Formats: sequence, structure tokens, C-alpha cells
Amino acid sequence: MNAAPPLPVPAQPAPRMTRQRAAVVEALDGLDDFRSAQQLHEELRTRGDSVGLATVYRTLQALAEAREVDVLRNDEGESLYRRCTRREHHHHLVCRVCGRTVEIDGPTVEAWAAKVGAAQGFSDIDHTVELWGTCADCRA
Amino acid sequence: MNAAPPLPVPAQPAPRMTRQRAAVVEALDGLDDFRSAQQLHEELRTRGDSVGLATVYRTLQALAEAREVDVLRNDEGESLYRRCTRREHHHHLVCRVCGRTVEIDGPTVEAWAAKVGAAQGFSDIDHTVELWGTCADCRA
DNA sequence: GTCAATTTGACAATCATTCTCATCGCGGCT
DNA sequence: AGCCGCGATGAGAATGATTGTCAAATTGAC
Repeated sequence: MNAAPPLPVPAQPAPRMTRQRAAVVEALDGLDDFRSAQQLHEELRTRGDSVGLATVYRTLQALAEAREVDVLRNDEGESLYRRCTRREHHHHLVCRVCGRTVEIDGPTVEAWAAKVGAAQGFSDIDHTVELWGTCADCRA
Repeated sequence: MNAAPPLPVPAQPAPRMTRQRAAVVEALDGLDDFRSAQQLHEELRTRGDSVGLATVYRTLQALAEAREVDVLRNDEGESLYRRCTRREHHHHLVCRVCGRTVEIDGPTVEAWAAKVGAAQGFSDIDHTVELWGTCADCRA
């Protein structure tokens, strides 16, 4: 449990462009649903752009910090990554069968979260809001 | 990814009451914030009601399935458990510094989630909504 | 009490993720 | 084009939470 000061980001030194980083980004661009680091690693191997597993993890982590990809945790606690269309804050509706993802805009929830938090005397309110369901195609 | 049929619960055979199970429940009752299995295990050791770590995990898992305790994941992906006051569906506002927890009722969000899910053609909509913040006492 | 079925606990095994460290290669500079 | 410093990479070890194993201990019904 540690309190990190809010975001006046120290402006990271911009990562070098390497074959590996490019491959990861490209793979993510070609996919439309959330994938785990392991799945991405496999995908890359299949494509022939083999990249070390540790590197896949490091790259995804970096991309996530740079807000280039979104991260969420599945039921098992695994991290799943996805290159999202909108860079602004948003949520997701994910099919728990096939992983199909829809980006959701939730002004209602944002407001609600902020209000509730403040009402209880909490500050620096942050929220986790994800929706899971079975998409039409996966409806047996 | 597997689709589990909805809840006509097969009515589990009601677990036996053992010293260990009682100790875990009692410890949970005495606490007011979310704790990890490991922390609970330590707490029990301290109290003198030592219980095997594996048993703590199994018990918490069982309690969670029986909806006797709530579970949520922290940033590191660890599972945290808590004996909640209300048994009905609700959410939490948790202090990321001290773990202090406030149970939140969110009819607004429930409705929003259901509506959004349906609008996208998804069924069996489920949602994850947790709020994190810094409570008044932890505000330096 | 007796006895079968559960539960427990010490320890091994999993598994995602991170760390280590020697080697590689990007990119600014000449 | 060549040089070079330092970030990036990868193979494998290490970590750490959680789960599996299985013999021994307990529970609860009769």
C-alpha cells in the first residue's frame, strides 16, 4: 500500500524503437480484443516476429504506462492488454467467451464515483468499472 | 474462457464446522477492511488460532462462493477478502492507504450497466465497480 | 462410541510475472 | 560511414500468490 503523488509526469525519455517494440505494437494494432502477455507472445511467434517473453511483458508495461494500451484483469487475475481507439478515459464491455470488446463512455459513472467518494471524505478518487457479458455471436 | 450456466445453485452440502473455519470467520468479523489470505493467516497466527495457509485459502474461497465474504483484487492482482454488512449486491470505496472500506449502494450504476450491455446485444451482463481513494484520516 | 466422509496441514507444484546479467543494437555524434 | 554509450533484449533463474497432493486428524450422523 503506497500513495503515489498525482500525475505531473516526469516525462520519460521516450523509448528506443526496436524491432521487438514495433512487432508488439503492430500485433496489438491487428487485434481487436483484450489479450494476455502470453497470448501476445504466442501471436508474435506465429507471425514469425518472435520476441522474448520478458520483452513482451516489459513492452506492454511501458505501453500501459504511456497510456498507449489499456489494461484490465480477468477473473483469474491475469492482465489483459488492448490498443484502444479512444485515448481518453473510458470503460469496456467485454465478452467473457470470445473477448470481443466494446469501448464504453460513462459520464454517468464518472460523476457518480466522484460524488460518492467526496461524500465519504475520500480524495484522489479513482474507479474501476468494467462490464462483462456474452456477446450476440457467442450466445449459443 | 468457459461459460458457466446461471445460478440455480446445486445446493452445496453445507461445510462442516471446524475450529479452523470458525477461527477464520471470527477473524474476519473482527476486522473492518479488506485483507489478503496471507494477512488473515498472519492475523490468525498472532491470535494464537493458528491455521494452515492452505486452509485459509480454501476457507476463504468457500466463504466467497457462499457469498459470505466479498472479494476484490488490488492493483497487484492479489485477492482481498472482507465480511460485509449487507449481503445484497453492493460496491466498495476503499482507502488505498489504510484499507478502510465503505460499502456503497449503486442503483445508478446497476441500471447504467444493464442498459449499456443490452444496447450492445450482450447478455448475462455482470459488472465490476470499485472505488479507490485516500480517506480523510490518511490525508497527510 | 463407531465409522465413513470431510477437512486439515506440510510441502510440492503451478503459473504469471519479474529479475539478472551478459550481449546486442539504436541513434546521436563526428 | 564508423564509433560508442546506454537503453533494450533474451535465456534462464527467481519470486510470490495460489492450488494440488495425500496421509493423518476431525466431524457429525447413527
